[in-house]
Amino acid sequence: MATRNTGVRTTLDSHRLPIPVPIDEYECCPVTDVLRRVSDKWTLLLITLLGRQPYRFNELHRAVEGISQRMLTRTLRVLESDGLVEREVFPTSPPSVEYRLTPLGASLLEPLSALASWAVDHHAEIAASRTGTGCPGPAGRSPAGFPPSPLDRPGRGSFERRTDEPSN
Amino acid sequence: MATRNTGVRTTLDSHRLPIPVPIDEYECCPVTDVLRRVSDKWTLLLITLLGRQPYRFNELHRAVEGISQRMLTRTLRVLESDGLVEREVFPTSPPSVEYRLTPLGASLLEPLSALASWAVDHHAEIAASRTGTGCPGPAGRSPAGFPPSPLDRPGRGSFERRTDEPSN
DNA sequence: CAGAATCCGCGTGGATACTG
DNA sequence: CAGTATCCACGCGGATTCTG
Repeated sequence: MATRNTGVRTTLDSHRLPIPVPIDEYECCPVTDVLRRVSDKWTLLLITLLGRQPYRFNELHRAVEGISQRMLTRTLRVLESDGLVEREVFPTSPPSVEYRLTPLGASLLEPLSALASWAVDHHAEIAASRTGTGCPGPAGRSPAGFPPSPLDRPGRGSFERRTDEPSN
Repeated sequence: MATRNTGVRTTLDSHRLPIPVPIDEYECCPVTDVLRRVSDKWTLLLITLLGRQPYRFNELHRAVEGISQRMLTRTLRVLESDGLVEREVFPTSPPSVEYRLTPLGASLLEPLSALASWAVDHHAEIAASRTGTGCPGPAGRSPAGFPPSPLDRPGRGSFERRTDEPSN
């Protein structure tokens, strides 16, 4: 896999970095910026959900289970101000607000998917290396493995290939 | 590159998510986990640097400019315990320690590159949408655009295609 | 229904000093 | 050189209350 990187290495690998890396540019780095925006607690999940269909506010609130209104509002507002999510208000009574991904936001799903695929393919190796600090859960760990990711639930035979999971 | 998403959409898009998303599984989600690990302040940069060559501790410390020893140590330790970075100690005097990416860590560069490409391609749109909260810099913003990312500095004509940047 | 406002705990990360 | 240890500021995110 690391050998067919035809045009991929150009990004993070084969170009020349200015050494020492200027801290100002690093802070302003689009990659850093995008990464930090996407990686706060709920953004990835909301983008994923909105990538499937539009949602109304409380629909999202119910769909996520664990998010507070505050965080839901905040995350959506940030996504909206970044142009990743579109907010449409229907002046009904009671009011109804619908959120959907913009084309820009939808386009983000692809590189995110690449990362998601990597995570699914390799989290077993990471968990194996990281002794004892996986995700034990509140009432003991799953004996056959870890619960599959809610963001990537294979089962339709798309690209899943578990390296462990002893075929229970 | 972004068009050959043959099996890519399956990950975050076309599979079915359990609604409501169980919070426990989301916390344990490999994708979430990987994303949060990679997105702390220095991890991405360190992975990028180590993707180019092995570094010694103080080499990294000098190469980054702005990182504290504490954070450098911590980040490297986490990367090591996750199996992404390898640490080799040479018992010389004074001691010398070399860090390098493991194959697992190197394989992470690819999906990260996909995200980096997206960021480079679209951060202009994000900045345009986000009025006034881009990255103004200490002494005013660049008139022709933003400083190019230190993590992805096109210029060798690999895949760069700016949508703005009015060719000043 | 769709928020806004307030309070607060906790984790991330910086600064500094010390060590083998 | 390659760390460790301690202290501390700030921001993320949760809980709660109130509103149009």
